[in-house]
Amino acid sequence: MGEVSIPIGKLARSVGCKVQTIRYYEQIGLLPPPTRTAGAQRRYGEGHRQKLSFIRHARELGFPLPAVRELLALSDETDSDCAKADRIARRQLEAVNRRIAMLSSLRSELERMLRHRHGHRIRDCRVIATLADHTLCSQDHHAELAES
Amino acid sequence: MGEVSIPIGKLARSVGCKVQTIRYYEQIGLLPPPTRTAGAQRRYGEGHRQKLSFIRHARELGFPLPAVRELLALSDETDSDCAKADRIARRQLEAVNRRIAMLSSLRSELERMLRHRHGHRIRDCRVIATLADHTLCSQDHHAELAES
DNA sequence: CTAAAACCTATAGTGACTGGAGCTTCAAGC
DNA sequence: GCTTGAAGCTCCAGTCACTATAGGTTTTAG
Ligand SMILES: [Zn+2]
Ligand SMILES: [Zn+2]
Ligand SMILES: [Zn+2]
Ligand SMILES: [Zn+2]
Repeated sequence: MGEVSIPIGKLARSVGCKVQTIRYYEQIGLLPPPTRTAGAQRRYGEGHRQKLSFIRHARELGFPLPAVRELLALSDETDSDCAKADRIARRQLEAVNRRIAMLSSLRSELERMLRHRHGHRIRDCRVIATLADHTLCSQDHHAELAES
Repeated sequence: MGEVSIPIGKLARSVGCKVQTIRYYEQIGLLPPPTRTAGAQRRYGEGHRQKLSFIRHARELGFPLPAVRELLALSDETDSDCAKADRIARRQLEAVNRRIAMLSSLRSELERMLRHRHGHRIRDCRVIATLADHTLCSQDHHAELAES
């Protein structure tokens, strides 16, 4: 257990996030508090680095923090059934699929808006006309912009 | 000019947004302030309804509020060249394309994580293993989740 | 020993709304 | 004209996941 005593800046660089992000994760109870020096500076061990890396990876895959929290807890119960982890991942996959579907219909609408001759005036502009009257839209993009 | 005097709730229902959203748009100077009754309740005209509908439509297409503000201003200058409107729309299309690309790579990573037999334990779970070690990722999804 | 770099806490800000408390006004039925 | 319930009002806090700043302290390399 030669705990390696990593200062926060080095830890941040090693996982590719901001120093404040690490302090924020500690504040919301996602990352356990590290030891402190006599002058109250944080010193992390290898376990912290792994947990933080796990968190950042899950965030990069778009999992919201509550899901990350669950996955992190599960990752410690190595004997449990993984059905729960799989369910969380599947839910995230569905959310990603919904967002892709949404964005695809937005894309085709934007492309349709832009498919017109240029150099004309606003009164004939299809971009402005479409925004002013959504019956000019072909697809039904009209739904909530569900965030991942 | 028989201004129709629509109360805020009816206006909200007619464009499919919340009452608070309308007040918020007024507060940030996006929607002009309406007339008020003697008791200080808002009463809108048809012009307001059109502007608000334009704003909501642009938002549904994912334009951020600063872009909506520009587009709204342009929509009043019917004689101007529409190059600027087109540029804003094209920028938005590019943002949408970036997001779709990002989400597609997230999707395939999530699908890869989930493609394993079920009924096993956490210690063998590919979902958890992948999160713990991103070298198990095939694609390079590791980038910022650029918001639209 | 000095000076710069890194660290600390606390607070506020981001975008685009959303929700609530506590009050007032409006409109319909009687 | 009166009652009553729906709808409106202002102001403020909360959402999510950070990010930035101010103003101070600690560490570390030279
Ligand atoms: Zn145009
Ligand atoms: Zn539309
Ligand atoms: Zn599994
Ligand atoms: Zn990965």
